[in-house]
Amino acid sequence: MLLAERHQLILEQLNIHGRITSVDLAKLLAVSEDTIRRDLNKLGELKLLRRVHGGALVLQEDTPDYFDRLNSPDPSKKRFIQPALAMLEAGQTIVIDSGETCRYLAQNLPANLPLTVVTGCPLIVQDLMQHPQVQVIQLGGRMFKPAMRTTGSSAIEMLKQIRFDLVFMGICAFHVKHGFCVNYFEEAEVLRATIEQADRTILMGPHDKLDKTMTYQIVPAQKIHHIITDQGVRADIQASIEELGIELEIVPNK
Amino acid sequence: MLLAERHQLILEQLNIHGRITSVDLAKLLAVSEDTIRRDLNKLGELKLLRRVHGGALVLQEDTPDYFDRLNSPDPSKKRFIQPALAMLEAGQTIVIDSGETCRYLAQNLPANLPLTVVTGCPLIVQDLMQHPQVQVIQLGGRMFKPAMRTTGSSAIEMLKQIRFDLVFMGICAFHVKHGFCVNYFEEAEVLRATIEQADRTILMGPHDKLDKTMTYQIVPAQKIHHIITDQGVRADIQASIEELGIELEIVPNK
DNA sequence: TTTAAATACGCAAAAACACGCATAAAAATA
DNA sequence: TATTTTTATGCGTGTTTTTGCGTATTTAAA
Repeated sequence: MLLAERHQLILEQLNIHGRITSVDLAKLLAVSEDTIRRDLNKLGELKLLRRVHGGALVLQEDTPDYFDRLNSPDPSKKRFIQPALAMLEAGQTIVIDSGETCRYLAQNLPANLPLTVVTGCPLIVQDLMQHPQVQVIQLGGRMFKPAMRTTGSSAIEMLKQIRFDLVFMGICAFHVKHGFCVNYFEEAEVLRATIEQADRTILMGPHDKLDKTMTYQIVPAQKIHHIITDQGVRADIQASIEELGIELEIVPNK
Repeated sequence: MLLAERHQLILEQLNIHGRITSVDLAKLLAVSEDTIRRDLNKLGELKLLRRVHGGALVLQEDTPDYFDRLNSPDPSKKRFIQPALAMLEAGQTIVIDSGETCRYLAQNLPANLPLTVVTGCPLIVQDLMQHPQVQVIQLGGRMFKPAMRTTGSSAIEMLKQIRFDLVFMGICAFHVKHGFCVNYFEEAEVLRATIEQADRTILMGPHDKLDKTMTYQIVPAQKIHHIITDQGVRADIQASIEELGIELEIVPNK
């Protein structure tokens, strides 16, 4: 086995499990622990993983606090919302999840389009209160500060009583094998309940999120119907996504 | 489990619950309490949490400006909230209703007071998301635009499952004979359900609202426990209010 | 003040690690 | 192809890190 090949396999394993120990890798790849340690140190230097005592962890993409992001909104995320807007029809009941891209979507709903919008994010509720034609349903529950959204059984109970035509969510991490993931158990529960009630689930986000995993799987990949992303998706990933029957829509990079 | 992984999980738990004990963590992560203490001390040194006897708390220094809110639009309403703040005790579960005075109350909750706050107003939810010690419960339901609050059976169902120590509301209209009133049927329903669950209901508002009626009665006057108002209450009205056993607290007119 | 819980400290065992070195494998060059 | 050069690997040795336990001390609440 070649070194580069081994590095590739290590990163793959890491992507799958989120964590990996030197001992396990040594056994799996049938090399000495020293070799594995050298590999991990090298990959750590290259910022491809987070080297820790005993093994390695996936790089925690720093999710800055929501309020930090509020102060520095990223207008480049607006490009994802045009295809989303094109799917809307009068009278639909839709979910707009929390997150920056979702908020752009909420803020740009056509003024003459009557919709029922369900959301657990108070910022989006507030944005939509200005809208003349939209009826807003606020999801109840305990507010989960890191994601600026409601979670818990109250939210889930409420979701179970509604059926949605469309659900729009941002992509935290998506992977063909390991599905749609987030980093918080509580968040995953609510998102799963939301998708369960949806005729069609649409994810929006940059292409580099399409080969990522995080700790908690929300749903397997095939439960997603539509992904809106930008240019740069690896050809093999694009192929396997489309093989699952997911519609992949690519917008120009700005 | 790797050490770094454990640190991550501790921070996650802390993020969720706001506080955490060494004993609970030791059980949850299946390691000795010594290990947990070493973890907490380390994370405390790194300023990732606040180490206290028995466990750890979330850092609260990231919101140093929580008190610099005294530049609110209508400072005259600030005078109603001081007596309200004096009633608060650590650990209580309270309702802060929608409205300008209520919002002012929410914005001025002491930063070091741990409370559970229930509200149906997204603006207040948003204000409180920056509070380091308050757990926020958002009432679900259909947003009622004129009052910027949730209404309907979802909200009422949710309310029925919680008991409140204190409920704070602004005064739309209060009358000794005709009770506490508002102009919308939907709003009255929700407010009634809220008061039903409260040990103590406190109204805040100027004295001229104390001899007013509106279309829909929420509850009869004697269901209210405490009214905070300003100078100028007619003597006979004051007498009949106090006759009903309602505590009438009068603050100086500025 | 008393008392139980939480903590700090030292110690020892186990695990993970770094380093040097000899050898094997791969790559480059003649 | 043969030979040299470079790189990668495994092993032995010594070091560092992590962890749990026993004991003494501190803390917080009754």
